[in-house]
Amino acid sequence: MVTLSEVARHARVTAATVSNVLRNREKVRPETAERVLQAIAELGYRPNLNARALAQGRSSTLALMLSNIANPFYPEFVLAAERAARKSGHFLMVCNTDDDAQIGRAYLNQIAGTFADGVLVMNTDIAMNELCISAMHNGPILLAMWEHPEKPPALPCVAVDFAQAGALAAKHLLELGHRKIGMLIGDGCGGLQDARSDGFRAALAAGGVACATAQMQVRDSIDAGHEACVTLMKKHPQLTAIFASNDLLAIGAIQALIGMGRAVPHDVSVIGITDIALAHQVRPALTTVAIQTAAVAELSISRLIQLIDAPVQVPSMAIGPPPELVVRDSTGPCKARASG
Amino acid sequence: MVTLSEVARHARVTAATVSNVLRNREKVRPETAERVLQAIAELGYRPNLNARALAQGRSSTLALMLSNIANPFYPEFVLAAERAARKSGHFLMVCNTDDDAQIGRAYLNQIAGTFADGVLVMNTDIAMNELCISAMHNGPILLAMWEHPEKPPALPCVAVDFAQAGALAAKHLLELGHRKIGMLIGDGCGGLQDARSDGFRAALAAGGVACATAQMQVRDSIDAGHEACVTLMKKHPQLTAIFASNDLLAIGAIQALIGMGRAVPHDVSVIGITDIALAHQVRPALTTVAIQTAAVAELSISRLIQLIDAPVQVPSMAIGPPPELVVRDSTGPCKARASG
DNA sequence: TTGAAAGCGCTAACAA
DNA sequence: TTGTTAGCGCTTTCAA
Repeated sequence: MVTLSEVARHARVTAATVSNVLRNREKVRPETAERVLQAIAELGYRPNLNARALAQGRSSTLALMLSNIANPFYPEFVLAAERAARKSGHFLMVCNTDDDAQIGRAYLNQIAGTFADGVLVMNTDIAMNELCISAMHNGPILLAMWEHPEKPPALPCVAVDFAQAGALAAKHLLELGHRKIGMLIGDGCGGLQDARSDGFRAALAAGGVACATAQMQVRDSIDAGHEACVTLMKKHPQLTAIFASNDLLAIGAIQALIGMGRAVPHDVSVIGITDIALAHQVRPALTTVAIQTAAVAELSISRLIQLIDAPVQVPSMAIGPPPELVVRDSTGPCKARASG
Repeated sequence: MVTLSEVARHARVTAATVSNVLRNREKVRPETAERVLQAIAELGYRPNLNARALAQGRSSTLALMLSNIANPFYPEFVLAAERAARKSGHFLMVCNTDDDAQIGRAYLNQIAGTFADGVLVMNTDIAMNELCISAMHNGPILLAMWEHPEKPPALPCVAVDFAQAGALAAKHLLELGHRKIGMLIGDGCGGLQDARSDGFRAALAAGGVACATAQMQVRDSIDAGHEACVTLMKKHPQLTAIFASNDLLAIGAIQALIGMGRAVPHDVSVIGITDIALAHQVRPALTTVAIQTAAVAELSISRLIQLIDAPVQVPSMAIGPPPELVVRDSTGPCKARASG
């Protein structure tokens, strides 16, 4: 491995000068800089980032903790987060907790403030939330995709108005004439997605519909959505619409309905939340309430970096862009009502 | 930040002893160790991993380079890779190159051997491959999911017999009686997926079918598969089966066919390669040739670690588990032939 | 504009 | 069993 001092020797200067060429070029005479650069090129020198991190007290690495990257929602976030991190000169370390608090704790203890300059944590459940709070003194931690803008957590966060997302979904179904509505509520990878369902229920109530007829609480996956939907429809065959608190469940629900001989949206409408890429790729294409995932990721990265640079000045909560209804092919007018 | 020497002072020992407690416990007297552990707990000490990395000359970090994590194939690999890395005491840094050789080069130059102990590179195209070869002297680099076991690259790799995967797909279609077969060949994120198509073509030939009727070359995504399939079927409406070199294309193809009024598999059969999670979640569920993604990821991580520990002794190429046909609902007997 | 020197926090000989 | 010492490769004052 070629070290900085070898470069220095080769260029007949001292290590400090090489370092200056690398960092603040203006401090060194052009001819000298030229000599140094040439030495760097000749020797194929590459700075040791660990040494630099140690000397500087910062590693230019950000960590992103999430429960399970196999959930298609996360890769979209990761992609945008990694791009944003890269653009600002940071690396991104992806930490899967596998929904396991032990692993989450281990990561947080190991890397927060020692290996990563800052940590971004997604979709925390209560246990994870407390873990983060107790790990805050280790270094900056920011919660991304916080679902309750009305009640800021004890940590810096980027919030998204998921209640509003639920409300938009409800409004859409109401406008289509639906009155018998079922809910599939995901576990948000540990933390209940209750902002979404609360927002949905409240909007239904405001629209004069007392309450969704039935609800189920399930894990976030297509398969789970499928299964839950079958159960739900068996119990409540009269439902004409289903709201799912995320797109995976909604997609699973659509498949279940079709499998049971119910046409979507002709017999039953289905709406989700998030607008993952898959939503427009399935058939019928999914009507959903879009969360601007990439924008939220960028905002989260940028605020985490601010937090690292100036811990005090940054207000604790930022609100991401508002959710937006995206009407596709999985929702339609309520047949029962039209004819009844 | 609490440092090791503060702990040492607190426990009235020297830094070396604290270090020994942390690493080789047996070298220190139990009572002393007890005192040290207590000091660690009281002060909330956590080792600085950058300092450790510098002193040890290894960071316990692995980097995984891939083109675009939003492609659903990668998260499944990443999940398994991260688990395997974690189990062996390593962190995993995910590096998206966005299909951009510049970014790939930058990552490779920055982290190989300086920040990451080893680098895993997936699905390389030729440019990336050369980049890796030229970066090999920086530190261990291993190619994962190499598609040509018969021609080992100039780098250590874990190969999968994708030609065999293509052959299995061909055999399946032939056995179902198909003779008019179209191909959709993905770009493998830069590198052509030609092992798959070659294997497929060869097996067709061996089965007495001269060649697939038509083929198209497209980017790996559902949308691209959809579009390409529409074009293909317009040109060659007589096709009774479509082979896609990966599942995303196959899923897009199914949707395109259904959209064009062709029933799957009744009118046209579709088969893919990989068996991503989505394959069993779409309707009709996709027949495909499964690559054991998780197993390949584990093997890749384990060999990368071997390479780091004992660069010389590790043979250059390892072969992953053989592909397996998974029959689901997107393929069926050739109607035209049955009636013809 | 350049150099000398101290130090980031930890590890690992080696000595005691 | 514990302490002493010398780094790891880089940055960063401070002097020259």
